[in-house]
Amino acid sequence: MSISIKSLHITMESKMSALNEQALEYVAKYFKALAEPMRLKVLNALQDGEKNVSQLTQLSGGTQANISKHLTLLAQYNLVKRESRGTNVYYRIADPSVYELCELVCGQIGNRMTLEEDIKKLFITSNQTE
Amino acid sequence: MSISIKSLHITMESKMSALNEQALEYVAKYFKALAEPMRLKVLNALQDGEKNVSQLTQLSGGTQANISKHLTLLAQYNLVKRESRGTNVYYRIADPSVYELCELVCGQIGNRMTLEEDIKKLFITSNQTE
DNA sequence: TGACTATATAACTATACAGTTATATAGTGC
DNA sequence: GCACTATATAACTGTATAGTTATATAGTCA
Repeated sequence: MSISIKSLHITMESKMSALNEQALEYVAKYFKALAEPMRLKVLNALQDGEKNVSQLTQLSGGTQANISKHLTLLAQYNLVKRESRGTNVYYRIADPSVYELCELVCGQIGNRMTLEEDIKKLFITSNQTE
Repeated sequence: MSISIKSLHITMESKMSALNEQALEYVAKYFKALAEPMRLKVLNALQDGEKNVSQLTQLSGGTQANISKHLTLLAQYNLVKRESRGTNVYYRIADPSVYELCELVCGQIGNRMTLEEDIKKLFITSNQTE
């Protein structure tokens, strides 16, 4: 978990070429699981530890049915882990690499925003907005 | 570019919480751009350097119109850079972090596949398949 | 100029899926 | 058993978009 990005990149190139048609579809579906604002919001809400469906529903501002559907999908892709205790069901981030993924994306977007100053505001830190 | 994944993760957590509604949508769209098998195939084909639309059309097995559409989209998200020379238009990977993204995803899927042996075959290296 | 090639785009179809509403399932405590 | 709460799911609607076909645009060369 402490290998450098540079070596990761090299590892990547060899792995990437090894991906066949079916694997590409699999990878694409995985990205698709992360390609929904509401799901990102849910993952975001899970950063500081597990939460049950009710909590996530409230935090995300979605409906219970909708959040439940998203959680089911996230669990299918092993992005979150599910654990029922009593009548509640608790979800937690399954793998910290989810955050690494988001970091890379946010980093890229951050760089791009230096060229588009008006969108840069999107990344005002929570401290500044409070 | 040589900071460790561990520190990236920490950086990530602070950044992630700073993302507001609009930024989440932006990140989601970015993931969506990567969530198509054909686009991944095109990016894959660009790994060993720039190629024009005809070459990419042939390599990907898609139609010219379809590949052109995908390339336009990839360029919009700054995943590829466009450069026309004569009647040809050459595309190249805009940013190596695209590969880092894929590495993280492929790594995750790789781990998951140790649990699902039947899907593991998907990752047979190209040497083995030839 | 016109013929030829490469790329982009417009218009269309079919499919996938996010979100909604209503209902089912399952656990708890009486 | 019943009432209550939490979560999941079924059925539906609307929207977004991948892929197709046909056409437009633009560069090259005679």
